[in-house]
Amino acid sequence: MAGIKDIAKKTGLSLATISRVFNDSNLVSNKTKAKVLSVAKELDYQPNLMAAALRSGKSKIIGVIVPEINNPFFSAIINGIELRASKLGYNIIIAQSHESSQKENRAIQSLLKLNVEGILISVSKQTDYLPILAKLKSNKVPMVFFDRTPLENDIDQVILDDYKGAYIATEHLINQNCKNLLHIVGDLEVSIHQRRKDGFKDALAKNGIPISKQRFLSLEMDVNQDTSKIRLLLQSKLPVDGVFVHGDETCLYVLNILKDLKIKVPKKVKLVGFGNTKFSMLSHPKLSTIDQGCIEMGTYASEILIGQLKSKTPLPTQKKILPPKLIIRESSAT
Amino acid sequence: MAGIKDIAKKTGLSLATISRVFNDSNLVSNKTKAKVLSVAKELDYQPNLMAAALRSGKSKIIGVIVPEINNPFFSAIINGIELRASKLGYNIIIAQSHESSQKENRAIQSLLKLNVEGILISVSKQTDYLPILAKLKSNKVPMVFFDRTPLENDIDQVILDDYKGAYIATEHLINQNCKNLLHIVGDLEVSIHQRRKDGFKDALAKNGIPISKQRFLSLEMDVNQDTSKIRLLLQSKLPVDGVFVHGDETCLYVLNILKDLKIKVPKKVKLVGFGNTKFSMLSHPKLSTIDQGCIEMGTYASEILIGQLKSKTPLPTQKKILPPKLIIRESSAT
DNA sequence: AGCAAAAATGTAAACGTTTACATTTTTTAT
DNA sequence: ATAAAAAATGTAAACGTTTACATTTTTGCT
Repeated sequence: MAGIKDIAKKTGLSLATISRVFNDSNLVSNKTKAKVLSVAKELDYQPNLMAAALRSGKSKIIGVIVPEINNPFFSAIINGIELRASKLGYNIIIAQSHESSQKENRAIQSLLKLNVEGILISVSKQTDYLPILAKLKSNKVPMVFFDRTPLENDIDQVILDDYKGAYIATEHLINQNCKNLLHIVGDLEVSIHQRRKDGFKDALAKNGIPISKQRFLSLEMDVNQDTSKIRLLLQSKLPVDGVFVHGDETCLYVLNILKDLKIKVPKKVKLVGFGNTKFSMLSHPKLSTIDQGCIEMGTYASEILIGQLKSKTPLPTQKKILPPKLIIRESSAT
Repeated sequence: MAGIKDIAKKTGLSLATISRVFNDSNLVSNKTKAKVLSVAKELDYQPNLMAAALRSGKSKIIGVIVPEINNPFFSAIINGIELRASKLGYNIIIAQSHESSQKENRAIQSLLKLNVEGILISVSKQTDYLPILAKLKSNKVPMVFFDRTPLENDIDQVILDDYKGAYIATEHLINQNCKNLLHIVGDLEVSIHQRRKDGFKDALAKNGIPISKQRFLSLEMDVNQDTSKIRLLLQSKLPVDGVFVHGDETCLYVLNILKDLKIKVPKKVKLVGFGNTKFSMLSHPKLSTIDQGCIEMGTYASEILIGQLKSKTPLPTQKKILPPKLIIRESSAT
């Protein structure tokens, strides 16, 4: 495979000049640039990024760590990340944490060994992110958190305004005349679920609806257990005419349970999910839900990180909060 | 960051020995090995894979190209790939083709620039894979196709037995007493859909059911157009009591259309999808479908490729055909 | 003890770039 | 025409490993 040397030989120029053509290119005359490029094409020259990375310390690789790639939400974000990163000349390398703090650390290790220039990460459930942060800081590897972030504040991050999303979802149910709301709460170890819970609460409060423990159903994140828990509640005496569910998938479970119990949706009970994942519009009735702008989240994350990478001096902390969007479909219709 | 040099200095050994500890390790005495490892830990040494890659030509990186990462099917396969690859000491780097042959080529280019050791690829729709193959062969980069493969034969690949999957799905419908079957055909530019169509056909033939053009509905891969096309057919005079759909997602569309038309599933019409994607068990009724063993597909692909990488001499062509599994749920119950 | 074979370690070049610094060439201003 | 400034190019070392080859040390055997 042809290298910079071959071009140098063929053009009679020095290695440095050739290299500059593919980099600083404004330090080299147009004439020679053209010559070099034509010879490069002729030889089908492909720069060896590893060599470049080794010498320059710039690998043009970004590491991405997610709990599960096989989760429509994360894969959509990754889609966004890849889109923007590849446009800006970076490759992405993906690792999964499988919700394990240990695997997360291992992933970071191997990404560092590969000399990634920066890391995008959505943390696993029980992450103690402080050591991670420390390690990366000491390695001078910038990182940007997305979606699931530590609750503290001084780190680059792009998140959805989960609070607001929950708030408008809840308010929507109230506006649709629901009197007895229920919120199915996600795993509170994950920050976003806490924020969604808060949004639900505040929406009730602002609308003068009393808040009781009964209005919340927390899950154990075990499908069988959870579905029977939900079923039990829904067939109990507790009056319920509107449910805000922390995620689309669980929302579909709720929908199925309601169908089993012959409770009509949206006639008797109205439903709003969260995520606007693909399957939210494949159900019957179609789910009302909160759109999270996954692609945008990914592109912003890429942009912020690459911004840091390209800047000589460390940029001030950036925190991008994306606006949620209420998608009204059939499951909450009047 | 500590390097091999620092360890050499601290232990008084040569670079070569240190390097060997982390590689050939059987060429070095246990005593020194232990010493080196302890010093390495002390200094928190992380090998620089780029440097190693440059010198040895082994990057420990595998490139993965899929049409869309944001597709539950592909992300599940990638999951499998990552699982096995990381276990075997390889990292994966992902690129998307977005069903464009041009982007696919660009992806291959940038993977080559990154010195990936091998490539796993599921081709985009209109790929002319011959130039790809030629280029990789000339670069001596082994590749393994998965799922969507060229129809020709002499390349490593791991695929599902789509033909058989379609066959058993169809036969299942026949056994459930369906007399008037319909097959909703996927984009025939993709090899798997052709194979599924063949399976359907042959199942009819074997069971003495006459085959007519009416029994096939081809789609344009445009959601709106397609749904109305399906709707039109289903409310026409054509008697239909069983539908085999090329994929779960489309199957859910069919289910929704049937619900709209007040045609009961599975009472009046039975339905079988393909893929066993997550949302096939989130619908009501739950979808009968064909399981594709995505994870296995990914792990096998990794294994075959890494096998090639580790072998000194090129291995004979390997072709792994995974068995489909019929998952019977509510949509095809009697 | 002495010798050959085997095991362990060392030497130094190489991988394909980038880049600080040096040098040459061209442009500009007088 | 000439000096100074600017632009273009060149030189050579460096990035952190691996590895062919050379050397030293250890082991086993008589």
